[in-house]
Amino acid sequence: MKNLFEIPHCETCLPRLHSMFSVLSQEELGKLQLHKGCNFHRSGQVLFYEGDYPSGLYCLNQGKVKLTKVGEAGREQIVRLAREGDVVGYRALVSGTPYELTATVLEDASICFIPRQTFQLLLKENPALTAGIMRQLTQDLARAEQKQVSLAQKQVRERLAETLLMLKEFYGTEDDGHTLRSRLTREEIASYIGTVSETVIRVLSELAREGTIVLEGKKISIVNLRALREAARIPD
Amino acid sequence: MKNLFEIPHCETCLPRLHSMFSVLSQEELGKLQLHKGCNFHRSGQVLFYEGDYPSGLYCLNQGKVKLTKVGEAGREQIVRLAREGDVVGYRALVSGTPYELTATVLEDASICFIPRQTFQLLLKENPALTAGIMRQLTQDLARAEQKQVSLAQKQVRERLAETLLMLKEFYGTEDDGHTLRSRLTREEIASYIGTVSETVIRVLSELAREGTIVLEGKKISIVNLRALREAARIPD
DNA sequence: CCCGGAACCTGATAAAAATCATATCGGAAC
DNA sequence: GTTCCGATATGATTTTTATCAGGTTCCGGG
Repeated sequence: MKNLFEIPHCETCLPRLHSMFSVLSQEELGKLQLHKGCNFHRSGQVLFYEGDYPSGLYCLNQGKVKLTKVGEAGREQIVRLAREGDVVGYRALVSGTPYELTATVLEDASICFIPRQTFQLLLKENPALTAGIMRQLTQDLARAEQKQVSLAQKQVRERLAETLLMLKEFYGTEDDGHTLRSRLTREEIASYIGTVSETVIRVLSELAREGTIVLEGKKISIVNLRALREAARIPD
Repeated sequence: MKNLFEIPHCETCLPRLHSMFSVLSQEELGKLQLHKGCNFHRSGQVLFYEGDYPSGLYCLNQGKVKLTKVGEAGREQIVRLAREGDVVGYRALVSGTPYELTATVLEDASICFIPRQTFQLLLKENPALTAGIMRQLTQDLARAEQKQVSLAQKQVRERLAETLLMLKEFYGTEDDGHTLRSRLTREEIASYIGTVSETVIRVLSELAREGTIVLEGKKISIVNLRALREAARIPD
């Protein structure tokens, strides 16, 4: 498989434009290109484990990644998701602490690895990169706090509706415009919203009975966006 | 009241030593001293509201502050607490976005205000300050993610036990070594752990019946730390 | 094509937590 | 000291969610 795989070039990497690396100069991109590695990853592969010490960071060129944490009881909690253009593992690098989360590839993916030294060199050369990292950190923090409120105050039905809307934004839809491209299992959705798979299945069935969504196999289609927004209690 | 109040000096501010401002030089501290304001705040006063645009940041010299967010249903969620030495409102300043949280004074407090311009000047002059902010951001993020897992996976009893341990650390105890200095109402504790006051009261009674804590009026004493740790499911 | 395991689904039941109702306590204001 | 109101406490009930126990369907590998 690997030999069929073309290493993407940073200079022409479209996803990069939305990341913290959008501020790099041509020269700096060249340096990056020289020192980075890029690998094809199969679904299920783990980029790093919670508790590991970081040796670099990961740039998602293609594919999705889930970031999880293991609770006291041993259950996996999906803290957030990352997609093309997102950078994961940068936080442990800038804080000098072990990874807080485990990163697992969700679908076949092409992911670049930037060694710590290269990253720290760029950081020293380009102060704008620091600003980009801070922007990313503040955004991650705002989202984490928003999710805290949701977990603390909303019931499962509302959180699930909210999550379906997020998945539409995150994965996009098929050409029909309403079938989610998400391949998350019910178990994974449950892990994201803080419940068990049976409850997710039940509430999905409920939403389907009400005509808000349509279930076909694992596929979920959002056919009544307004009703789903209402179920999520998200103000227009 | 205000006329009785002595403005603290940054140079001799003990709480500062643990904050992101620990890296400032004598000269920079002088600048800070010159441009900052300092006020005495009564319990209940609001430093800023979620959605406001920031005009500066707040340095807690004395007293505690709760940082809250209002949920869809209008209920207040305590996202985190801040105490002497903590800096609040810095995030909106570095991200250039409105405040995500509302900051409310919990007990009579002395709080310094550093205007945006002064902060940005210091930021430009001293790169080490940037590193301090990042450290703070990564720490806040790690805590927010930890709390996410707790809210998603633990039951009320465990979260309450966890919170009592946090309150012991955060507020400290009376001279007896086990009575919490916290003045939080049951309602506020509920808002912190994501439940309602009745449930907090019930579980507190339960813990008291079991001999883990002692309730005397609003006061809470932790008399069996080991049992409380166990109830929180926190590994030694 | 068939097989097997994982994912999905449904029902019954139990547990957890919210809600509603009411009573008492405690501390601040007078 | 008395009054009064918010905070604390407890009970009864309902709602929400987890757990357990069975099915069925889907899908990849032989």
